[in-house]
Amino acid sequence: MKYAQATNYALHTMVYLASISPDSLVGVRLLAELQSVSTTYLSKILTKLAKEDLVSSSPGVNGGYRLARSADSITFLDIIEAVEGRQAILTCQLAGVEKEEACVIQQKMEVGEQQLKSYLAGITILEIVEELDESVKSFLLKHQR
Amino acid sequence: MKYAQATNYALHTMVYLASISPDSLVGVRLLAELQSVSTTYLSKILTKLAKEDLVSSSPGVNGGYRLARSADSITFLDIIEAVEGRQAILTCQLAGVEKEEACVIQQKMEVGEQQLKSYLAGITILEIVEELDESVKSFLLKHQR
DNA sequence: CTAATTATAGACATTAAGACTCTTTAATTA
DNA sequence: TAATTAAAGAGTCTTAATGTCTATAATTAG
Ligand code: SF4
Ligand code: SF4
Repeated sequence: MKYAQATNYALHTMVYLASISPDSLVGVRLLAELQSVSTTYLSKILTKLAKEDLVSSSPGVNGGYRLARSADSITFLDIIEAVEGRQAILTCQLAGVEKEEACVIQQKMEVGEQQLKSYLAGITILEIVEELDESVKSFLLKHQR
Repeated sequence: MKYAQATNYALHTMVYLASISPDSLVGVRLLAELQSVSTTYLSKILTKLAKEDLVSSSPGVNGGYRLARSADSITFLDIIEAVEGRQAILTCQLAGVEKEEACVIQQKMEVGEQQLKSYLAGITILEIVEELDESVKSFLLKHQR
């Protein structure tokens, strides 16, 4: 079980946005350079984040992206679901064929999935940035190749 | 985040093996028919399970598969890892480039992953079969198309 | 011993998804 | 008006998942 690379980019981008400049706009070019990924590809990921109201965008000169909400209201789960979509961890093969009453297999997996979601929903970007704060400069520099 | 279809087959197959006949051998043909999957494909999955010592196999007439260990010693995690492999949920892009000290992003994700693993390691096949026991017959019939 | 049965293995084909590029369009501002 | 930047779409490339086919090896029934 592995998240997509795009999710990785998204998480890092959000942390960058929150730590570099919580308010002012940051262009996709800088964000892409920091992660050694192409601007066009990262752009698509950011568009997904924008549609879920996690970032807001402005075109034009000096345009770019910034967090759409306060950093303490954006969680890992928000970001992951925005990129990965909201598919169940295990899809019952009988879905739709007949109501699955209370199949134990499904039940158990759903509980596990829900636990993970709850955990991820408890991690805010603010929390990440704060714990990162002392070494945020070296952190950012570290990723410049 | 979604497990492979093969994982789904594997979980169901193990439940079948444990509920139909804990001891006697069951051929792959029956197991495949129950799940409407080809015998050759399910065979590959079963080979993976065999390599992780979750099932034992016997060729020849009246051969087939059975659980390699007692049902209470086989967990969902065992089965899932046997099929999916053991890859981290999120791979740091700097892996190997330099030691990542204690990056918060990675830390948090690892904790979540570990929680899920612990949960899955707590679910035994025996537990599933027992909770399924009352309606095991209708359960099995339900999946015959 | 022989033949039927069954798992194992490998090569192969097909499909789906992920990762990424290129180009055009639209919006904004200097 | 021109430069800048995001948004959108089409298209490419790669990889992984899914599945098939065929041959081989092991086992047992007869
Ligand atoms: S056993 Fe449960 S999860 Fe599996 S096909 Fe039946 S209802 Fe669905
Ligand atoms: S921020 Fe953490 S997870 Fe991301 S690349 Fe750096 S060390 Fe790895």
